[in-house]
Amino acid sequence: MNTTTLSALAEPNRLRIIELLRDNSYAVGQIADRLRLRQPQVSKHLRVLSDAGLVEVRPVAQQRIYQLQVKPFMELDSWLETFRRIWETRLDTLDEYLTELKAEQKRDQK
Amino acid sequence: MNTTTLSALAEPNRLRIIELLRDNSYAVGQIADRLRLRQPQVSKHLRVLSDAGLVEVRPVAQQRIYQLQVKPFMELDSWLETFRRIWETRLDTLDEYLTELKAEQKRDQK
DNA sequence: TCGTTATATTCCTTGACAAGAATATTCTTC
DNA sequence: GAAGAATATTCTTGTCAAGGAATATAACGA
Repeated sequence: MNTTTLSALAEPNRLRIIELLRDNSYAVGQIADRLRLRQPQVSKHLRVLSDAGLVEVRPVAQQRIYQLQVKPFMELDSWLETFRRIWETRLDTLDEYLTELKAEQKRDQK
Repeated sequence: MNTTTLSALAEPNRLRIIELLRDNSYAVGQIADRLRLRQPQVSKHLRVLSDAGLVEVRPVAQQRIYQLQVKPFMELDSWLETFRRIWETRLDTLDEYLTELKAEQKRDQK
């Protein structure tokens, strides 16, 4: 796993941007509006995310539409795969936690 | 998703520690030896990882055995789950990449 | 109790990074 | 081409975090 992806995601506002872009593609101004951030900071965060390969840009007139790039997330998923065998061997103590987590996850998706 | 987990993982040496502990539990000195780090830095990194809930300690004589805590990784996995539907809709362009990644992953596990 | 082993903590310095403010760049439309 | 809209960049400042060195703490054995 590379730390570039992780450190890009480790900043709260960037994580919010990522979670916003998970649902849709947005222009810079739209992101700033929805997350109540100033435009320059959004641009700067998008720059970091773009350098990390987490998003891609598509120019439309004066706007720049930012879209999520799935590649790094797939890589993160593959990396996590290597941990799965661990929690499969410890499921005895964590079974109820897992189900609780899934329920929580369902709630978040709404 | 919480940034505590992510920022704890975002530091290169901490990530190495995590990947070491993925295979086994180790004492502080063992970690320092295997990763060629100085003991105080290892202790400090383990402190961060411990505060983030990524590892747990078990004292054995003067040694402290550090073990991975699976909970945060399960949470990270659940969070990633919410991105899976995205790359399922974009699999057309990324299919061959996925298979290449899996092969890569298998190589890493050796 | 004392020396030894294992680990944790403190202090210091340095580098990175995030926000704010101001400005620059780019594209559109008239 | 000038004005306006949308976005990016630069500069500054403050904060935080990592490593090095030294030291403190804790547990063991003789």
